[in-house]
Amino acid sequence: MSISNGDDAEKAEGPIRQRRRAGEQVRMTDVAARAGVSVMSVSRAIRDPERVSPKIRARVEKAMRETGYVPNALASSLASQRTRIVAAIVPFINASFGDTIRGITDVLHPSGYELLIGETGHSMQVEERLTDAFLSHRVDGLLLTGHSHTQGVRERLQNLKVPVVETWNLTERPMDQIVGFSNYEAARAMTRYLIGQGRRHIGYLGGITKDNDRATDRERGYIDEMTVANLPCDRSLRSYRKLEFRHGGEGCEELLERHPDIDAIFAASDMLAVGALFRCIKRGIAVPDDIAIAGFDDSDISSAIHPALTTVRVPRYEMGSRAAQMLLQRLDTDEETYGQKVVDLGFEILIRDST
Amino acid sequence: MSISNGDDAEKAEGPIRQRRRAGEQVRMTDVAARAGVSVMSVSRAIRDPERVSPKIRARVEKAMRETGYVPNALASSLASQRTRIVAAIVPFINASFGDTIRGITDVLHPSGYELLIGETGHSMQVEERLTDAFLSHRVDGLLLTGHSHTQGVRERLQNLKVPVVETWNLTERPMDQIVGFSNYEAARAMTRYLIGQGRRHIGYLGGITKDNDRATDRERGYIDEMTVANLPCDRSLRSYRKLEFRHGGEGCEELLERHPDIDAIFAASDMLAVGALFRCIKRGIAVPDDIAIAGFDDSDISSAIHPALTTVRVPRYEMGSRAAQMLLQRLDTDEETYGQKVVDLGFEILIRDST
DNA sequence: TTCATTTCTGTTAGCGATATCATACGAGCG
DNA sequence: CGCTCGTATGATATCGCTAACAGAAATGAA
Repeated sequence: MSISNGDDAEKAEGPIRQRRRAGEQVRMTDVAARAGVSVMSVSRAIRDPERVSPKIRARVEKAMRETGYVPNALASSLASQRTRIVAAIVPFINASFGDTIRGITDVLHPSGYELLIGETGHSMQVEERLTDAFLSHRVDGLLLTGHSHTQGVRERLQNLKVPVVETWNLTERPMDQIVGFSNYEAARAMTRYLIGQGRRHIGYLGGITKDNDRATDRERGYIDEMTVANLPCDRSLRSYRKLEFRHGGEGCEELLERHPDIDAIFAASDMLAVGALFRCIKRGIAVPDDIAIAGFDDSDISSAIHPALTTVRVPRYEMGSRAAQMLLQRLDTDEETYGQKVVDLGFEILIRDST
Repeated sequence: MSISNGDDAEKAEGPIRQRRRAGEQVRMTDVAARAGVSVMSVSRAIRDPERVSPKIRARVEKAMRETGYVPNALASSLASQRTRIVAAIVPFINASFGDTIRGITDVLHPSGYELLIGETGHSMQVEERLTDAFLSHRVDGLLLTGHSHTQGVRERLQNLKVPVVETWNLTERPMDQIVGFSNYEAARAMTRYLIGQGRRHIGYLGGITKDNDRATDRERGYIDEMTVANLPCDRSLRSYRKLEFRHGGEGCEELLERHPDIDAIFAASDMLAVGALFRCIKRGIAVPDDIAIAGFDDSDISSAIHPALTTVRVPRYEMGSRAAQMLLQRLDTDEETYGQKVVDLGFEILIRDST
């Protein structure tokens, strides 16, 4: 027993004062009062209807409808220590990653998870900022693009033991789990194919490799295969550009200027390939007769243009859906399987008319 | 003064039991203890460093670093009644809406807001589901695409008084505020231009109009202008497709089959226009000599192809940034300006080589 | 020096849910 | 009929933080 400040009578009457203009926010307590049951029954009726009697369930549902109750996910998350939110960090919001995101949400939504999306603009610094923000919001899991991250990101994720799935590439030492395809092998395969077609002077039109393991691996693939075949692939045969159509044209010009005798261009993205292809057409260079052009991604456009583009099909959608599945499996069961797991979804060389 | 229950000694010792494996989660209390200050000082040092003395600030920062503290945004939001999260709902995650999203985040991030993105796949039903989920997470504001929404969405947003900005179109009666351009006027302007070029038999290749006010308004624009000019524009001259390249080709075939004498195609999206253009080229139809083709959106690709596409430039990025600004202005000041406001960002007809 | 102001810091009571434990209630059984 | 046991419901103590107020310290004026 002890002496305390305050006046019980006043307390018993309810909150001493209303903080802020509390608004018309309907709380679970209100629903419970209206239904004549306890808050816990309301809580249970919402999250696990099987665990309350049909009678209570009906009354709660009625009360919810009448009051226009909107559950407060913040309070729920704080109390239950899980948010049912997953975050995905992608370099860029475009059609390609749009497919992956669709794969993710198609799996997440039916299980009642929301997706928080972050865009890095290909900067690991931004990725770190986004990661911090997402961790602050206590996301249950994180989906990252690629396997190159700042030390800060690695440490924080490892310390907090947040389940992570990396996507869009492979590595033998993922942070946690990874699902994707080998950008390196895909690039080698395409290069090998071009060489097999009798092309000898193959230029490479790649993405900026800074902070981008996919771009780096594709370039390595090209270089290694060319080297094995004893063909030239020095710096002058390679052009690095942002993945937009117009830069494909510019890169194409650059390569042609330095090597007028080039007989093939391998672009590490369909955007660049299409840009290059149109530039060739505009300049009267025949594709594939004078120059073969190959892309990467199998974007929608690659099969629509004329000549149709030879490219690499990558499992854009599947990487998203599979990654989400892998995450959910660990979130919904509580296996403590924080461990390395590598899933290779493969790729496919699509030979069309441009090579 | 009054007598109260409870045993102070026991209370003082801390929580009676530890719920769950509470993990290694560092709380603000821990930081406070380590820094030898109260939690409020820590809270203030984090959110408003100016309001604490440099001495305390330094000690708190040190303690935070040493403990690896990650603030809990959930608890913060619950207590402060604001999440600093804004949600955006778009029909599709692609390059176009990617630009808008970039506009949004470029404004939001510097102000410390996060963005939650939802994709409807052009279904108002899905939009409603997403809205509910976002409201559950107590987002501070909502950005919607277009002005057609289900009754349920309208009611809930109006009731909860969540600030909303609609984008990508205009209407005189927005739910709350709207920023965009007139899809109707843009379509009329382009149709007028084609007619001015001497085209008389103009086909329309549009998006699916169900649940899509932008598509509907563009079609209306085409029809009204054709009608005013006394030119045919009946159903047989119109084809509706999903906005993907290959459907542009299919739609083109359909129109050509029904009207072999067509002399122009106005596509309500660059995707469709490009698909149609390639199909014409493949079939040996000269563009623009035999058929003029115009698009809508000024996508990246429209200027890269050959012939370059005549199209409508729309303020994709600006709609996002402006919408975000309008939202922030109301969130950061607490003006109760829940009211109609319409911002017209305009459009521009870009005449290139395809017409 | 004294008192009124202005900072700065601490105490306390929620924010709106859920986990946990306690209790009530039937059903089944000897 | 009494007792055990399983299930449905309720009471209560958090979850981690911030708003509001109170008290302490510092500053300035008289």
